[in-house]
Amino acid sequence: MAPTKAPDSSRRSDRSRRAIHDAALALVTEVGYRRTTIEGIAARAGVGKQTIYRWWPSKAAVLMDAFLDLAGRAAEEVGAGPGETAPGIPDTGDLVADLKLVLRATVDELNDPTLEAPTRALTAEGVVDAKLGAEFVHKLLDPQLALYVTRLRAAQEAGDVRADVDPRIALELLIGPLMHRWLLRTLPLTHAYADEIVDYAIGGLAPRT
Amino acid sequence: MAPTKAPDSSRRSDRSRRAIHDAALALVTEVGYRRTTIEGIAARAGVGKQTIYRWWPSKAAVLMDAFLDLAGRAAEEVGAGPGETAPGIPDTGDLVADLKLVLRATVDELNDPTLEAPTRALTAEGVVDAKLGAEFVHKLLDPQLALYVTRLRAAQEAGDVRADVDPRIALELLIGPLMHRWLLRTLPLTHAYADEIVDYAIGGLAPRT
Amino acid sequence: MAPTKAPDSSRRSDRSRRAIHDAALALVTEVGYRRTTIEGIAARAGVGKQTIYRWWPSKAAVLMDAFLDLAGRAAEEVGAGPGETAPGIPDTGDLVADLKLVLRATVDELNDPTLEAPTRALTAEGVVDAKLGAEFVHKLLDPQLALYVTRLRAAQEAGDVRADVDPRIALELLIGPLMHRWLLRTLPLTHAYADEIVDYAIGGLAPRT
Amino acid sequence: MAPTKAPDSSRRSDRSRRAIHDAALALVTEVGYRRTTIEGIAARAGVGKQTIYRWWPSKAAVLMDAFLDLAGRAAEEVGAGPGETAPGIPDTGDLVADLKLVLRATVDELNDPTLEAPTRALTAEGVVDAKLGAEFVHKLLDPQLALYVTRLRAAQEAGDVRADVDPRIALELLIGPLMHRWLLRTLPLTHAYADEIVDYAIGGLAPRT
DNA sequence: TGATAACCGAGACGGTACGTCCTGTCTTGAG
DNA sequence: CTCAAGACAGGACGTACCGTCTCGGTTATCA
Repeated sequence: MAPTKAPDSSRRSDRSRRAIHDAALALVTEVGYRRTTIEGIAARAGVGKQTIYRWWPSKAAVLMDAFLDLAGRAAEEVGAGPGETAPGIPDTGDLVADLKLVLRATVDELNDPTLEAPTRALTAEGVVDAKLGAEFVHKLLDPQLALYVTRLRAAQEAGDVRADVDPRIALELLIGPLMHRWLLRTLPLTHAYADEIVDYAIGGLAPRT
Repeated sequence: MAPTKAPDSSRRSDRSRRAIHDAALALVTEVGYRRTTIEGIAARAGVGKQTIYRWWPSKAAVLMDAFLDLAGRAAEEVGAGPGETAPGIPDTGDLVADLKLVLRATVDELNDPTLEAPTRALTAEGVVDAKLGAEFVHKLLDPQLALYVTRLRAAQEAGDVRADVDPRIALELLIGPLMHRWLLRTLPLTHAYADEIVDYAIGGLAPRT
Repeated sequence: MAPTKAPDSSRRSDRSRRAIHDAALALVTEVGYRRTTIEGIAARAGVGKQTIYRWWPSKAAVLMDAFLDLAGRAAEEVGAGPGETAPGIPDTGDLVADLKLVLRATVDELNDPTLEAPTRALTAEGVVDAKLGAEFVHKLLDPQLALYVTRLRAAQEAGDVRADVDPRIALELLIGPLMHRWLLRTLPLTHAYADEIVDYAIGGLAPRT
Repeated sequence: MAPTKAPDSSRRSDRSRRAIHDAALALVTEVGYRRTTIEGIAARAGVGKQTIYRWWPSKAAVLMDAFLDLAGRAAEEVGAGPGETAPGIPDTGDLVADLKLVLRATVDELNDPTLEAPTRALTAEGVVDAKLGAEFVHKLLDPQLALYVTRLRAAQEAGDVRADVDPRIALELLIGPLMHRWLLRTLPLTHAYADEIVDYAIGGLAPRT
C-alpha cells in the first residue's frame, strides 16, 4: 500500500521544476498535447526522465502544475504582490456592466493563443479522465467561479437578482454558453457575444417587474 | 493533394466495417479511449490492421464513424423507418414544457452509461483537434441544434419569444449550461437542473410584459 | 491432398510470363533479391499478383525460371538455333588448353554484372533451402558439369588423365576453387587464377611419369 | 557520418546479449533462418526489440555475433584457456596425413547438425550481401585459412611442396571442392572424399620427380 | 453463335514482421 | 540523497508484404 518511496521534497531542485514547466508549456503549444512526450519534455528541459517521474504521476499532471504556475505568475504581475490572489469581480453597483467586463475578460483569455493549447489540452484530458477533471475543476475553475457566486450574492442583496435564484446555476447560465462556443468552436467568441449572453441571462435572473 | 492512393470503396467489406465499429465502441466503453488501441480494435474485430488504416485516418475517426453508425441505428429504431431522421422537438404550443421535455431527454442521453464513454472521448478529441472537432460538430451536433432553431423560430412567430432574439444564442443559453456540467462534472446533471435552466433562460427570451 | 486446382497451362499468357521474368530479373539486379517482392514484380510487370501465385510457388522459383529463360535465350544466340543446347567443351586434343578456355569463360560469366545478382541470389537461396538448391543444381549446374565429365572421360581415353581418377571429383577440383573465390569474394577472380587452377589440378590428375 | 546516436557500450547488459545469442542460434536451428524473426528472437530471449536494434543492424549481424561467440566458447573448451586461439594444423612431417586430418575435421564440422543451420544461413547471407560477406570472411574464415598458409609454407621449406606454389591458391584447391559439395549438396561429404581431395591436390603441389 | 469457363488485371482482405517511438523502471556516476 | 543520462522490458505505432480471395473484363474453346 505504501507508495514505494516518498521523495524528499525539501531537496527538490527548483531549477529542474521550472525547466520542466517551461518545456511542457512550450511543447504543448508548439506540437500539441498528443505529440508532447515525457521524453521530449525531459530532453527539452535538460533533465533526466526520472526527475519527472519522481515528482509527477502523468504527463497531464505535469502540464497542470505548469499551467497553475503560469496562472500564478500571471496573477502576480496583475496584482500588487505575491500575497494577493485573483483580483475578483468589481462591484460598481451596475451588475450588467460588471458581468460584461468579466465575461469580456474571459473571452480574451480564451482567445489568447499562448494559453489556448494548454487550456484545451487540460480540459480535454479532464473530460475523459474524471480524476484529473476533478483536480482541474478544483484547482483552476472553482476559484474563478467562486468570484461569480460572491458577486451574484451581492447582487441579490442589492435587489438586482431575485432571492430565489441559485447563484451556482446563474453562473452556469453565463459561463456555459461561452465554454460551449469555445470548446466546440461552433461560432467565433467575441465581446459582442459576451454582452448578449449577459443581457439574455439577466432577463431570467432579474426580479419580475 | 491526393493522399497517395484512394482505395476502391465499392469493394469495401461491410462485414469488416461493422466488426470494427462494434469493437471500437466496446473497447472504448470497457477500457477507455486512452487504452483503446488500433491494434486492439483490429484484434477484437478479427481484422487486419491495414483494413483500419485503409479506411480511417485515426483512432478518433474510427470511433466517430462507429458512433454515427450507432446513432443512425438508434434513430431508425425510434423512427418509423430508414427514411426518417431525428424526431424533432414537439410543438404543443407550450414552449417551456416542450423545451423541458427535450432537455430532460438530453440529460438522460448524457447520463446513459453506454453512450458516455464514446461521447466523452469524441468531445475531448474534438476540443484538442480542430479538424476532428469540426467534423464532430457538423455531423453530430449541428443536426441536433437545428431542431432547436426551428422550434425557437416557431415560438417567435407565436409570440412566446421576442423577435429580436437570435435563436443560435438562445439555444446556447439552454445547451451551454448542460454541457458545462456534463463536461466538467462540477455538479450532477438532473431533470430538475434541466427544468431550472429552461425557467431561467425563458425569462431572458420571453417578451417583456 | 489434391493440389486444389491445377491451372490449365495451355491457356497461359505468354506475354505475362515474359513480363514477369523480365521484371524479376530487373528488380533483383536493381534493388537486390531481399528487397525484390512478389508485389513489386507484379506491379513492374503490369500483372496481377494472382498470376504469379498461380504459376510459381515462391519468389525464388520465379527467379529460377526467369534465369533459366535468360540462359536459354543466351544459348540460342550463341548456338545455331533453338534445337541446340550448350556448346560443350572443345576437344582440341590439348586438355590443359581446353580446360583453361572453359574456366576462363566461366570466370567471365561469373564476373558479368548482368548475371551476378540473380546468380548470387539463387545460389544463396539454394544454400539455405535444400529443395530449391537441388532444383538449382539439377537444372542449371548439372548440365554444365556433365560437359566436364564428358571431356575428362575423353581425356582418360586419350591417356591425358589417369584411368582411376573419378571425373566428378576431378571436376570439383577445377570448379571448387573458382566458386569458393566467387562466393566468398576472398580475392579477385581472374583469367590468371583460372589458368593456375588448371595447372595445379592437372598435376594431380595426369599420369605419373 | 555518425549513425544518429552511439549507445554507451559500457552500460550494456551482458545478460541480454547472451540471451539474444542463444535465442538466435536456437531459432535458426529450429525453424530456419528465413522464419527466424527479430521479434521472435526478442520474445525468446525475454528482451525488448529495441535492445536488439540498439546493438545490431540486422538479423544477420545478430547471428554472426552469436556464431562468433559460440565458436569462441567452443575454442576455449578445446584449448587450454581463454588466452589460446584455434589449435592450428599439426606438423608431424607427413604433409598428406596432416592435411587429411584437418580436412576430415572440417568435414565433420560441416556435417555437425548443430552448426549446419547457422553456418549455411551466414554463408548464404554473405553471398548476397557483400558487406556482411566480408565480415564473415574476415572474422571467421581468414583465421582458419591462415593456418593452412602456415602449414603449407612449412611444407615448402621441408621440400614437400614446390617453392613456386602460392599457398593461397593451394589452400583453395583443398578447401574449394569441400565447400562446393557442402554448399551445393551435389554429393555427400565424407572422410573418403576429403582424403581423395588431398591425394589429388598434392599431386599438383608436390615437386615433380 | 452464343454460353461458359478459364485466365487475367486489380486490389481488398486477415495476417505477420518490420523498424521506430515512447512508457515507466532501473542502474550508473557525478555532485 | 538528488540529479542527468540512458539502457532496459514492453507495447503500440503506421508501413510493407505475404498469400488468399473476389471482382469485372477479356479470350478461347465447346454446345
